[in-house]
Amino acid sequence: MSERTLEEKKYLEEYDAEQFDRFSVAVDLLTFTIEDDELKVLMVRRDEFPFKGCLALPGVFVRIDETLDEAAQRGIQEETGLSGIYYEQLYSWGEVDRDPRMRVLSVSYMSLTSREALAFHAGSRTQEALLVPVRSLLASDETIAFDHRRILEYACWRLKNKVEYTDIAFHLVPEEFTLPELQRVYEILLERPLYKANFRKKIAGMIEETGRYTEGDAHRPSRYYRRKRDILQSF
Amino acid sequence: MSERTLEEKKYLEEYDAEQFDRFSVAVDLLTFTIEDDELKVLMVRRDEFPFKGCLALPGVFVRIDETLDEAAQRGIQEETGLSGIYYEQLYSWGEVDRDPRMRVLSVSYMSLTSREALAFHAGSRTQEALLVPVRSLLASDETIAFDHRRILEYACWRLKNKVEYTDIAFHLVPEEFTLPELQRVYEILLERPLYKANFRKKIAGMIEETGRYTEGDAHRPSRYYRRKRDILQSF
DNA sequence: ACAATAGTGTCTGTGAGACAGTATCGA
DNA sequence: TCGATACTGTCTCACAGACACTATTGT
Repeated sequence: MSERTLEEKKYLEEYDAEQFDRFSVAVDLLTFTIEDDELKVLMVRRDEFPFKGCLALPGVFVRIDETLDEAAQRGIQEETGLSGIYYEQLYSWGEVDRDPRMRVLSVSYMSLTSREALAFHAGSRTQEALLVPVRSLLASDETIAFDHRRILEYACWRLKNKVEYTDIAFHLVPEEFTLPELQRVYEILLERPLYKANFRKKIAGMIEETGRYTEGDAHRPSRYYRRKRDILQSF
Repeated sequence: MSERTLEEKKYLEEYDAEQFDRFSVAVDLLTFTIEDDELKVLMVRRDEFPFKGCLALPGVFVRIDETLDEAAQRGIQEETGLSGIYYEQLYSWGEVDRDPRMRVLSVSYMSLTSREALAFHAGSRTQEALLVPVRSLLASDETIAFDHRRILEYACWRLKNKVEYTDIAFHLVPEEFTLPELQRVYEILLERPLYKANFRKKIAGMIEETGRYTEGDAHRPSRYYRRKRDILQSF
């Protein structure tokens, strides 16, 4: 908006900004990666009431002068030391009693990174962060803080779906990767084995060769590829 | 949570609920329907600053004691007189200056209904609501209130995508419908013509015959179908 | 009979699924 | 040479696309 008229200024002065209920707003972060042939998510173990001792998703409270995306980026930076990694907003959770301390609205964000990038930046703050195997956690009946079990289930479901029709899985491997490596990521996310030949045909249009090969393995070396950038994203 | 320990009660009493910034939270509603072979959305024309005279999406402020979904249902009820229609959360919008009066977080919800159901309940409140042709509105450069143009664009994109791989379009026709009618809805949403035979093969598994037929038209009558309920939803 | 719309049969091409084959490394 | 893994060729089958055909009403 450009200039404001006197009428508008008067309106703003008289405007009762307190007439509506107000909420604390948190951004909860689901940072996924692949480690040891498993899908893992970054979590923390709470050392305070409520849910003391339970696993929880890391999160930050949104400040009044930052956007939701900025809060998410800040949280990712604080937890992983990384900036510029892939992230997207997932869903907002607004149950009344989801936090026993006060009414907190949670906007969940999912971010993806390769384990290599995560390891490189593992610094002071990440010592309290844990990489938790998601499937076995969800299969167990371990208590998870707040409504974070449900959020985790939703995020896994979304991730699995998006893998089918987007190139989102590329964010879980390094810049340069081999096709057996990428295929393994797909298989872990989709929870089913894939045929080599079919997999390669499917993603042939999304990658380009680097010219480099794996070295030192006691078998045929594997080509390194990178993601082709000039393709328009479908979703 | 069941019983609370003394330690927990003490913690809650001492908890400074004011330590985090607080937001007004609104639910903005995108109620789509099909009328005159066009996709239309329910909007209102603002009679106050800001964006006086502009089209805006209807919305309600979330109350401190209701969930986001409840607020959405309440808003839908207020605007359309309808309850129990299909709705889903879309996305949360958190730009700092999206409302010049104060910091408002907007959680957008999409709801779908047939024009017939909407017409039946058009009462006192709906007189101020307008059914706006979405495509031509978005094609025009008319100023739309707040960030509602962007929200509308996002909702249209999501709707178009979901039509491809879900049965969401069924919510835009009455309980009982003919296949030419349903096909027209698909064509409007997808913005391209479809082949009769292929369309019918595609949705054959999702519908069941009612035994009734259209009457009175100067051509071959059309079968009425209804949605088959026993199919597991894909998304 | 004719106009108009509803509904069906079928050929084709594309792409996923399945599997068998070839290629290239270290030991 | 052999074990192991990388990579490729090709058959099949399901399904979407395209189009031509038949069916049934009111006038």
